Amino acid sequence: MADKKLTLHLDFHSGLPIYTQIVNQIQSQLVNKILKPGDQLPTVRALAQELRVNFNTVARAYRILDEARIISTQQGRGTYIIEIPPPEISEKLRYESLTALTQRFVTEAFRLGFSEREVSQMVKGSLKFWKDAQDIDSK
Amino acid sequence: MADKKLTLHLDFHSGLPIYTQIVNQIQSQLVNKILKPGDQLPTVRALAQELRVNFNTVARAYRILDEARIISTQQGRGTYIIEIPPPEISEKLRYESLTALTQRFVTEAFRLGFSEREVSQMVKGSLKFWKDAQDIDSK
DNA sequence: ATGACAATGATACAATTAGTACAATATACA
DNA sequence: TGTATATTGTACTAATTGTATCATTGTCAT
Repeated sequence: MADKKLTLHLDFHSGLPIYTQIVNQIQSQLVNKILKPGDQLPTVRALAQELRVNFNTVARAYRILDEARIISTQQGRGTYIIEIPPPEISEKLRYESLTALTQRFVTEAFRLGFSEREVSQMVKGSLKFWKDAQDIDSK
Repeated sequence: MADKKLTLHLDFHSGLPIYTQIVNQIQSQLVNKILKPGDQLPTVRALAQELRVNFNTVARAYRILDEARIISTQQGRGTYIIEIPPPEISEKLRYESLTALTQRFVTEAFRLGFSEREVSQMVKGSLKFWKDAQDIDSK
């Protein structure tokens, strides 16, 4: 996919805030298939320069879109139109995350010399502790 | 053992940093016996080239795995899945450390949105992995 | 006028990835 | 068996990205 240039038209006298106009137009382009899931949006600074506005204004628009789950902003990387991943993919990522986290934990516990039984018991207790805390919290 | 080619699938828009995805998938393959203790991983440069990322990104992933004692990186030689550590380090400590370790783990798992059941299941599986590894080791 | 609030700008910061130079080890070969 | 060279990971730094916080500006009701 050739990277299309995002083209927005701002009206500085419309009374609508700049960030709202940015939000609206990106949403509009998404609905009209001009933007597609996975597309990378310009960096906040690049778009800001092109629109002659402060990059925080663009960042604000991006944040709103991010909170609406329309885009995904990633510090240090960029922002992308959200892809609705096939459930099996996102589930795979989720599973891998937990696998990795757990494996690190168990490895460390064993390295410290604890037995399978001890680890198992401690996890059980810790989970219970957490559940209780949640119960209290939500009552 | 023939050297299998390590195959990783990166999602550049998933929101997870590249280095995290590398870490997770290597650990996942270890738990699922696709990788085994003693296996050599690709060099940072080779894997980087294949994944089309900077080799420092791979090096960062390897460093995290190294610090978790999952792999052993050796300058000038390569990186290897760690052999089951000898249990002499054991005997040293007590429950405080396990408690702290476990609570960090459980807290993080919940923060990532995993359920009590999921965590419990994953720990069970991971413990089994270790037991199997130990059995093989002591045969 | 003025006080409140919303919009925008300025500045400093943090996270991720890339660039460059280097050190440790292995290998080839005289 | 030395020694040059290639290979491998490391350290440090820079560049690019979004984030957080506060200051400034502008508008509008009172």
